This record gives sequence, C-alpha cells and structure tokens, in this order.
Amino acid sequence: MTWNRPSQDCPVEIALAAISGRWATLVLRDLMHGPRSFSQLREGLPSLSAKVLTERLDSLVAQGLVSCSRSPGFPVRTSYELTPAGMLLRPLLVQLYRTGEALLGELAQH
Amino acid sequence: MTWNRPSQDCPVEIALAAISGRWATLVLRDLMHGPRSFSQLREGLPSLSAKVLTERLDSLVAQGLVSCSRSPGFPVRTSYELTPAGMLLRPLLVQLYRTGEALLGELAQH
DNA sequence: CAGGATCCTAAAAGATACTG
DNA sequence: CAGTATCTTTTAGGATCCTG
Repeated sequence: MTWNRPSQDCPVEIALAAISGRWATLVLRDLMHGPRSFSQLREGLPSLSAKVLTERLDSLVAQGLVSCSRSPGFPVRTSYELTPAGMLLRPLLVQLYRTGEALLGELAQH
Repeated sequence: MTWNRPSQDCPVEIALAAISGRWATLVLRDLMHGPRSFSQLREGLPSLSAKVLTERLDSLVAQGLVSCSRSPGFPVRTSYELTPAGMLLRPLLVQLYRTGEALLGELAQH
C-alpha cells in the first residue's frame, strides 16, 4: 500500500516518528550501548536541557521503544532501556550514518 | 568521530536533513520514480500546498539532492529530478519502510 | 536524583489570494 | 504552468526556577 499524505499508518512515518526531534538520534545512540539513568544521559549530552530530554524519553516510552524503571528509596534512580522494539532501530541508525557518509563523499566531488 | 550535540558535520544529521520536514519522504518517493514537474508532484500529493512543496523542493535543491530545469517558452514547464547524490537516499527510504514494518509487527505482539 | 512548571522565541505548516 | 506573498496557527525548542 502507498499513501498520498503523511499518515500514522505508513511504516515510513512510524519509523520517522521514532527518530524525529532534535537530539533524538543522540539519545538513542546512548541507549544502544545499554541502560542509562536520566543523569547519565545528561552527562553524555551536556547541552541538552532536562525539559527536552524528558520530552524525548516520554515520546520513546509512549511509542514502546524504551522502558523506564525506578529504584525504590531515596534518592530515586531511573534506568531507561531499549525495549525489543527499540532495538529494531539499530539498522536504521546505521543506515542514516552510511547514507550521510555517502552524501558527504558524493557532494565533495563537485 | 562521535558527537555530543546535533552538528551539521555528523553524517547522521546530513542524512536526517534530507528527509526532514512534513511531506519530504513522499516527495522523494515520487522523484524516485523519475523526473516530475511541479504540477505532477501536486497531483500525486493533493493535500500538499504549493507553498510547502516549494519549500521542500528548494531545500532539496539547496542540498544538492535534486536538480531543476525549466523549459523555454510559455507556459513554463519544470522538471525536478534526483541528482546522483539524491539517488543515494533510496536505501535510506527502504530502511525507513522496513524498520516501520518491523516495529508494527513487534508492537502488535503486545 | 529525576524531573515538573512556566514563560518565551522561533521556526514550521497551512489557508488564501495573487503574479510572471 | 509554476510559483510568490501574506497572514495565522501550531509546534518545537530552550531558559529558568522549583519540587517529590
């Protein structure tokens, strides 16, 4: 099936939603390396504000790509982790990188 | 090399720029099938306004992914066509589709 | 530690009407 | 035919300060 407008049912849009938004691919890259706490993610991405990080994570959780667990006690510790669905994004991130490299090479010729 | 913030130098961001913006992947899909005039693109995507189509095309041309030629005479005819660089986006679109399908399958399980 | 609450600005998208 | 010009609305992103 094909579409003549952006639709949430189109697989392309589903995949796009997962990697959309500033910082999204960088957050995902970090999570590809294993579970991370909120602070760990912030340390790795110092210029990313708490608000935007929260937005990205909420979105990923809502899409079923990331899960979050909280340690009991105080202070709280969180652990964000890719779900099986989230791991399916790895080939897409790889392809984004490869395509970008190819474009840099091709465009450098002229 | 890796990055700790979104940078125009990162290959991932280069590739992302090419497919970013509403309707972008749909316009690219059309162009993957061959050269298209402005009107042909509008016919294929009836809900896309002339303004946004112009923005998408200008952006693709500016990135060196699409070229535009105008017929002499009147009325003018345009022909938008993927450049060699633009054709490099095909595997990325395929991967977006495949990943979306995989996500739909995985998320349907639960 | 892990966010939530506000406020603000800028960019993106859409509607409508018009032009070379 | 192939756009441009305006205007309005929506959305995203960032800054700052506050809380369980």
